[in-house]
Amino acid sequence: MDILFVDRLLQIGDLFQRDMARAFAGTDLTPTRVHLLWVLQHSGPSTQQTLATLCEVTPRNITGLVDALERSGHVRRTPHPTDRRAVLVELTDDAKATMARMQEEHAELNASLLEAVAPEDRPALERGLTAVATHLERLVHAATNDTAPATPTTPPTPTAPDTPATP
Amino acid sequence: MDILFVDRLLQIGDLFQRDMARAFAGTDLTPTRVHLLWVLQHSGPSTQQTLATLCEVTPRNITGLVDALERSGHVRRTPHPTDRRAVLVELTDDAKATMARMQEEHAELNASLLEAVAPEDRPALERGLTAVATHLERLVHAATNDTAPATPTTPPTPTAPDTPATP
DNA sequence: TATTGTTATACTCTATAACTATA
DNA sequence: TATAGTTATAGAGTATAACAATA
Repeated sequence: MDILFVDRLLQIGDLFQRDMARAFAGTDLTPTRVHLLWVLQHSGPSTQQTLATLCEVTPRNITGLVDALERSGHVRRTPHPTDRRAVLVELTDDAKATMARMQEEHAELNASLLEAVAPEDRPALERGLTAVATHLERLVHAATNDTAPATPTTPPTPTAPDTPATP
Repeated sequence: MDILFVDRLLQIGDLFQRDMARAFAGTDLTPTRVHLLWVLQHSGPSTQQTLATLCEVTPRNITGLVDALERSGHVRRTPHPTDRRAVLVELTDDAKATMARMQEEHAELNASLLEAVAPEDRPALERGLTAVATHLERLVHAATNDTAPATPTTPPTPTAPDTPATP
């Protein structure tokens, strides 16, 4: 084998990010904003506090994202029926259609990726990835919560090193 | 199976990012800066133009990153021996040591992840991931270069949808 | 004239802290 | 008093465009 196992995983993560960035280029959408739309699609109309929790960002950040998505016509702020401090953020009909399409394409991507793998390798692949995810989750959790000695580290996208310099 | 194959891959990518963010929290380092250090470690002293190409960002961006890394003592700007317009950016001794340690830990992480997978599943896992990476690379390339009809899309971290809202 | 790096400007994502309006 | 959302401020990453010094 030529490439480290962990580097292959990092490479795949990187390719996903490129694919996303490319898909939204030229629109008002960004990966972060689409993430919020995605959350909204699954949670239904929600307060900004709820969205902040689900997206794991600060409420202040949600304000900005919702501002942008409201300007671009993807979401709407409506008054909360019982709490006059709060607002409900909800998808517009256009955005609902967009997200439904996106979810379909997501399923298609899933199918096309699976097809790229030899059928007899698929079970082991799924088992292996599950094991890796579990292991990683334990690592991150251990380091984050348990005030552990912070075992470093994963270098960001260490892909393609051996390119020569130009000095 | 409960979770989509593609979602498992996205989840793993997300966990890697969390691990990184956590590892550098509280230092002057960030994932982007470490990426630049990583590139420097493999390319050796390089001009900022070269770094811009290798990191796939604009030269202007490299100026800012090198400024920050120079302030924190990780890199040094030295005059280019033959071209007085250019500078060579190189790692300080401290940073060299840091990066060597990071590379070791990277190898250790690779080993610990492999150990988490049943030995009989490893060959299929590696074959499967290679196939997935190849497929993804073709998708991204096709869409990026060949002015293709831009097949969308991968939603960003669609993990954990079924959390109820708070309206 | 073309290239290297920088200044100038701007936008997105992110965070903390202080403030307003409501519970 | 506590909560929901906002304003104010700040820093990181990113980009384009204009400009300097040098090839």
